[in-house]
Amino acid sequence: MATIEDVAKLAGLSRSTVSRVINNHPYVTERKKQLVYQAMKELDYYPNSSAQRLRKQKTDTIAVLVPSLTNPFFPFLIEGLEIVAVENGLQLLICQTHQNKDKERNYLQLLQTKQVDGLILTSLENDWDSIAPFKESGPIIMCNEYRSEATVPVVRLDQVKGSYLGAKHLIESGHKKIAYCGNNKGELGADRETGFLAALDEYNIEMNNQWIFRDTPSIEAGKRILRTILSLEDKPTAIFAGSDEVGAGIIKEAKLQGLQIPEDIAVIGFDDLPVAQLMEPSLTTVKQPIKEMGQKTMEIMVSMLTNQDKVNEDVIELPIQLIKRESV
Amino acid sequence: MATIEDVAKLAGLSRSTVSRVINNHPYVTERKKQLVYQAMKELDYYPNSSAQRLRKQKTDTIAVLVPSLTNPFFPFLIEGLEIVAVENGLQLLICQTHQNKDKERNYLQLLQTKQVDGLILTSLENDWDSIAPFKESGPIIMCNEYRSEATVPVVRLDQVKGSYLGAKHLIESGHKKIAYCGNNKGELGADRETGFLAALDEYNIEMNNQWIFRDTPSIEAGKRILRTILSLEDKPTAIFAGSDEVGAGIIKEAKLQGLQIPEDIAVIGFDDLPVAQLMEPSLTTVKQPIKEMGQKTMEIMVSMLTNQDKVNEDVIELPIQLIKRESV
DNA sequence: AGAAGATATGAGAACGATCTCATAAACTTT
DNA sequence: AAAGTTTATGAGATCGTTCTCATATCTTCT
Repeated sequence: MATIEDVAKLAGLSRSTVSRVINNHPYVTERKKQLVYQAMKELDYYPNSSAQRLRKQKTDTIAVLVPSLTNPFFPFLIEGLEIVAVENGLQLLICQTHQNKDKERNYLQLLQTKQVDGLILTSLENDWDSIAPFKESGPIIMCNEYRSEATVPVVRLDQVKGSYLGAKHLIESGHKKIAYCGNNKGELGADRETGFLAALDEYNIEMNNQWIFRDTPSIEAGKRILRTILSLEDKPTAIFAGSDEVGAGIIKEAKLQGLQIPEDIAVIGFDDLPVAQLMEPSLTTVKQPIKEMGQKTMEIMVSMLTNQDKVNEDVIELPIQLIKRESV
Repeated sequence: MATIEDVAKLAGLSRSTVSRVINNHPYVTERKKQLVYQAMKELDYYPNSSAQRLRKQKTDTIAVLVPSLTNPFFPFLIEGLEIVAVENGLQLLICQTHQNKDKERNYLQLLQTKQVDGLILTSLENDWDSIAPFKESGPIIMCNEYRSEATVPVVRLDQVKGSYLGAKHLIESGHKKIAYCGNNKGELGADRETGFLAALDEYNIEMNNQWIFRDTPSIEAGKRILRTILSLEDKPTAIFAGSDEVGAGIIKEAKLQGLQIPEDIAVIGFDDLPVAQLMEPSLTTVKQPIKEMGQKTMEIMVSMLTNQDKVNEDVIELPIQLIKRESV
């Protein structure tokens, strides 16, 4: 492998001048510039990125921690993050935590080992207390999931409002016995539950504890939940699914069990993923502007990376809205 | 940020000894080892990864080029790759080419700039001729997509057989007028077409050129294709969809247009993604062992990284099989 | 013409680790 | 007790860049 030294020698110049050409610095005559380009081409030279990173003390890479890529929510979020990242010459290092505390902590170390310049958390397995110290090593942003104790910028949606909207829609469609599927850990999950219960409360509807499910969201979980519901003595007439994937699983299994949707049981999803409109009946859902959330997040990351002074602790909240389809 | 020098000073030892402790080298007394650990802890020291990479001349990172993460096929493939990568202390750098030649070429440069030790191609936009030179800079493997000219290890499925199986199933279900959706670029696409046509040939069935579609696979493409088919004078009675996503789009749109599946039109997918079993009717499909393909690929990468001598140019072919559901 | 400023280049010190080599002490072996 | 091995440590070179500083030339201004 050719080094900058080799290029310098072949061009009959110093390393400094070659470096200037590589980095587009001023004060290099056109003639020498050409000499350098020629030598680089002849030697098939490419700057060693580790050396550059070491010297420049930055990597132009941002770590993005996601629970899993097989949950389509996250690829869409990454889509948004990447658009703005690319615009700003940043690379993404996508890390799957698979809901594992240790993996999450290991990935946070990327910041300490200077392998990335900043880090974006889209979920959170560990306590905030154990995350906070990592802020010392570089900018951290929370996106999607959030914590009220978190002393970092947060880009999120109003989950209370989102689930409130969903629940309200179910109620206004005549349902009084509504099951709830959510996630037990995380403030996002807690807020959704709050919003859901707020809607019930507003309409003086009682909740039955047997109708609360807190599995990790997946198609399989949806199927399981539907089966459990069918086995109950007192069955709900509607289900608030925590995600479109759960909703899809519920619908599929319900039809398998011979139920009509929404007549026998109504279902409302969350996210508005492609699968929502593919289902039969198509899934009414609470739409999250996923891509926009990603873009906004990366914009903030970029500004943190440039104006280090302005320590931003804002909470950015993006709009959330109900998409009516056929399942309610 | 503390450096190894700081640790050495605090522990009253040399950099060499500290380095030995970090890298678990022999010949360090337990007592000094403890001194080092203590100093590292006190200074909150973490080795700078750029410095390590520069000195060690390796990154323990593998680039994985995928067209897009929003096509669920690739997250599943990554799942497989990651399992074996983690087992071997390797990190993945996931790169979305978005079907863009320039992006693909840029990502290949990761190899030349020594940002990664190896690279896995799961799709291919550029000609092989323009890819070949990159082999000089590190091991490259093709996985999923392939090229007969490619002089690198290839892990793939027998696509000819896969589409043959699919077409045969349609034919044996009584269909004689079968539309084909595929991808024009890439050998994978070409082989699928070959297998498809071979089945027709075997049963002496003629193909109508109007029934061939070569859009990039997506739900939207599926919908479009179905609409086009409906507008044809001579309509096929079955569709071989290039992927489950296309198949899903076709089914959805067909039902929207009031068609019965499989009575009015039969559909067969490819991949066996979760969406296949969610559809109503569930999608008969050609199952690809995606995760296994990922695992096998990374195993080969690991062996290339260790035994550099043994330049492996094998083609590994994994089994492919038909999953019968309701859409045919 | 001389001072001041802009332009152009190179030498050599960093960046933060690892690794080779030299050396010394502590054991074995004869 | 001398010679040979094994164990333990440090000095200093090295990986491949960029960046500061020194210096030299070339313009421009008074």
